[in-house]
Amino acid sequence: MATKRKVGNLLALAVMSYLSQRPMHPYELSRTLREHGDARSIKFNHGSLYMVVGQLARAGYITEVETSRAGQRPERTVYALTGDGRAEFRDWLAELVAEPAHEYPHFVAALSLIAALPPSEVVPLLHHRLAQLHQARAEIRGLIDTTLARGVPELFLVEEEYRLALLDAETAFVEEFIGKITDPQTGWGATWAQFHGESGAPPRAGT
Amino acid sequence: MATKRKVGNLLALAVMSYLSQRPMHPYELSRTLREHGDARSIKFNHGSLYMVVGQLARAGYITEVETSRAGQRPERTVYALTGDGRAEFRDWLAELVAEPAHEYPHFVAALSLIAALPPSEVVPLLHHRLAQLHQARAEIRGLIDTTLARGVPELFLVEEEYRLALLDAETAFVEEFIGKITDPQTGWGATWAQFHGESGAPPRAGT
DNA sequence: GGGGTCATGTAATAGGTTACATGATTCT
DNA sequence: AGAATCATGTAACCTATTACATGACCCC
Repeated sequence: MATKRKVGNLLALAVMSYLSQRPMHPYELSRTLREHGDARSIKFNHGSLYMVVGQLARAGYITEVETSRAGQRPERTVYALTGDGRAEFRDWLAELVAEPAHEYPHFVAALSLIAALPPSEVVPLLHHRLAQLHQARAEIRGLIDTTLARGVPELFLVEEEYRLALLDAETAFVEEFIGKITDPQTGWGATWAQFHGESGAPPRAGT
Repeated sequence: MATKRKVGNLLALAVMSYLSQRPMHPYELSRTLREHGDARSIKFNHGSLYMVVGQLARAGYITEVETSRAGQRPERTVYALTGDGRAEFRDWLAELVAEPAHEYPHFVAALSLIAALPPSEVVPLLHHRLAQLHQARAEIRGLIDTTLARGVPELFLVEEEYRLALLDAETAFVEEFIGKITDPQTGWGATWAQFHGESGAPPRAGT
């Protein structure tokens, strides 16, 4: 299991990745991560970065190499990746590539409880979702295109292409789901509605 | 934004869902959640349940209705959903259905950093992932089939069918990705390998 | 030259997980 | 009877997010 890593936050992986190229100080990491757009793929916030850097240092994966100062700004501690850190980085990344993790997307949770809403409410909500999915798709598509146009190799955009693939699959699923609810042949909508006391049946007084 | 909910943990949604059917005490919730298999869709652990119940009570979404005792076992506090709780439950669930959330799956993070590994290493890892994906698919398929055979309506398995759809999409994506790396026409493998100081020879599976 | 915003970090708070505790029931 | 497991909950410990602090640069 992945729970045995000394530092579990994926932000640490990005930090190690950048430090594997050259030593940096935390704020530089922060800026680089934001500018490079990594925040789209790895949850990032200012405070967590310092926390993660501290954890990595305690774990021996990175070390201070100097504390320089430029002008009169507060001094910045520069960190570098250690040998252990490099090994951990490679191993962890390899694991993430090779082993699918069991995760808990919000929509899965919603689906697991969706029977608690009446189908007459659910169908419009699903249509709303479809619209949002299309919009998200267009945004990602645009991001990919403009980035490619700037000469960035496609390899550095695979994660966005993966998102596209998932979005498309979800879109198809939602459309099919709507179909199953509304198609009078399948009967889903009918029994589901009755369960909620809808569709001509008298309002329910409790199960 | 979803951050404004007084209680943010999705486990709270499941708790409210069960309490909307009848009052229960925490341990009963715990058992019911585990038995019903909700733990597959919503991250669950014993400690968090009590925390969430406390949060819901402080927020006014649930209230103690009695503290019964059976035999000499420690007394159990029974909670019921309030009107506010019912409203919050419906509203939250509706939002989760209608609004796609930006999430951070591990594989997205891995893909965003994958260029840090040489392609000769990545290809076998991806093949390993493919095998795992197939296995996961078979397990879910089996779970669905046996549950359906027990007479549970398909509606209560939509979340697993959604998972299947995502798994299939991911499988297709990974296969295509492997193709792009190994196909000597596209050149991905070559330039990527050179970047790592490897020979430009396209890597084949099983190196 | 005073009001924003950038650069840089620490501290306070809330959230979540693991470990611990303890009486009851059941098994052998 | 002693061991194991269930039932039930609390406490200790980490993690993560928000809020706060402060000197430097930049604009008008």
